[in-house]
Amino acid sequence: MRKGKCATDKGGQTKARILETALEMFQQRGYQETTMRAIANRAGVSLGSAYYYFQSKEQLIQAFYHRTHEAHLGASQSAMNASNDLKARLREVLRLKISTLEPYHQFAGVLFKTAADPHSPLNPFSQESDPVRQESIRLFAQLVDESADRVPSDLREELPYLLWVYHMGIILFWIHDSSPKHRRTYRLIDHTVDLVARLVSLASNPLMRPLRKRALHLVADVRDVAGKDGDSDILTDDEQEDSEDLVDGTTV
Amino acid sequence: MRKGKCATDKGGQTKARILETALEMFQQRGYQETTMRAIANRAGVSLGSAYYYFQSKEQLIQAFYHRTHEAHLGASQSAMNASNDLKARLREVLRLKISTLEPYHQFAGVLFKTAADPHSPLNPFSQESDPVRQESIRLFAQLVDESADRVPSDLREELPYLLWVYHMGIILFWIHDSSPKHRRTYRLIDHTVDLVARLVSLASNPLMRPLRKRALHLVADVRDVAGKDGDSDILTDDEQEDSEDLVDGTTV
DNA sequence: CATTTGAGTTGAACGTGTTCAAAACTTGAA
DNA sequence: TTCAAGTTTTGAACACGTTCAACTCAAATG
Repeated sequence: MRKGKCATDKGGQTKARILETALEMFQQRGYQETTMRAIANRAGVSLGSAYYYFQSKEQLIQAFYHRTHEAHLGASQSAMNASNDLKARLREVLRLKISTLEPYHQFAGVLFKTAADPHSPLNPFSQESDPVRQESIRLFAQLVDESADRVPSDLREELPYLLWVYHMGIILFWIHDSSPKHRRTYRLIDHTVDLVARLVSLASNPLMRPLRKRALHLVADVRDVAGKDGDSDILTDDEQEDSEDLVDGTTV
Repeated sequence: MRKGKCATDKGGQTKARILETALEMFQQRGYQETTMRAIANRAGVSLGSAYYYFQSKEQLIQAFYHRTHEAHLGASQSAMNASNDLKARLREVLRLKISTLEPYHQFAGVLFKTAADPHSPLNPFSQESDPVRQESIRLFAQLVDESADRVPSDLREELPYLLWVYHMGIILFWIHDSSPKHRRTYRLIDHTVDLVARLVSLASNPLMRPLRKRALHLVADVRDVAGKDGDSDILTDDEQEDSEDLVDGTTV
């Protein structure tokens, strides 16, 4: 009931078959080395058909991103229930992300090449361009919201986005990581998660409020460059006092 | 005296002409829209000639990067003499970078697309792949070294690289910045420079030593992922005591 | 049943980055 | 002047992403 009118969903099946074949071949031979013709051939369709379902070769990457995201989302849910401490959850979610992507390490690089493109929906700026990205950020929102850690509301608001960017950084590292079994990446996760947790609790300290405020305003402004051509001031020099309800600010 | 044996340096001239034409056309029509054939045509050479001097279209970007880098380097020197306070210097150097790149805002995006590619010499990991990048980092080293600010030696060692990454982040923002005269980027520079300066002095505080050490070890490890397949431990759990000569650790 | 509709399919054709073998030119020596 | 050994230049050819006008055919409509 997705698109076509027929009950057999012939189109959907063809589309799935093409995607399946593509991912398989990407995995085996890499992205550049796999031609659209080869994909079409092996999927048993014509070249034109492949383009009927996927506007471009890069769109296959997009579909891949979507698919692995869903897998990661599912895997994360159970991990989220196992613990309610932010640090432990973050660690597990990141480890799951890497292991989900594992089979595609070889060609995952192109994902970043496209993500860095200003016109790509994956790029960290320009809000809400991509539903998958939004969903991905929502995962981190869930991670933060349901955690037992006390975090001031202003930070709580931006933290999901920040964690998403952080997680992209981890993936970027992983792409370059040629150590056996990607142990360096897992170690990096352990170490940085530790650091992030410390930073969060440090930033949650009431003494840090002014600096934190300033930083968060910055983040909010950076977040959507591509969005508006606006000229709204980040922060007037006379530090404006906002009366947000501060949840808490304890621990270390 | 570059390569050819003849005194007229015909080859060098041809190469320069091609590059000139290319940059001009990139500026006018954008990168994708400018074909190698068009460049060769307008430069008055054959297609093959263009490829004789530049191995690929992307290599023209590389040459562009090289050229603007030199311009920026020159402009920075005078700015470096004007002040010896890290914050002011950093601010000026970054502003100069943006104004140097200004004419190429339209097509600078591709620079990042290539930089994100694991095999590109521009990408932040994998050390010493590109001489220009190294030189660029050296500029920040100079900026730090000659500044009056007191910075502990361990931080001083990694700071240039960190600032280089930070400056890449600013450029990434600028690429997406569609505000008039890129005022948002300049504002971002002002605000983040402020933040960076605060962070540096915060990190220089002796109380922060353990956290700083930990973070710096991380940075050093991350810095060269693509380099070695190694498995060197970042930090054993029993925090090893290194007896580095600590320059100072004052302010705030 | 005949007709219409439109999703699905096709392969030829185009544009562009890149390669390459051969031609043209330059230089220095014989 | 002639020759050899480069260096530079050339354009045809190739590969691959992408487009598109035409075709097929099953379901809906009458």
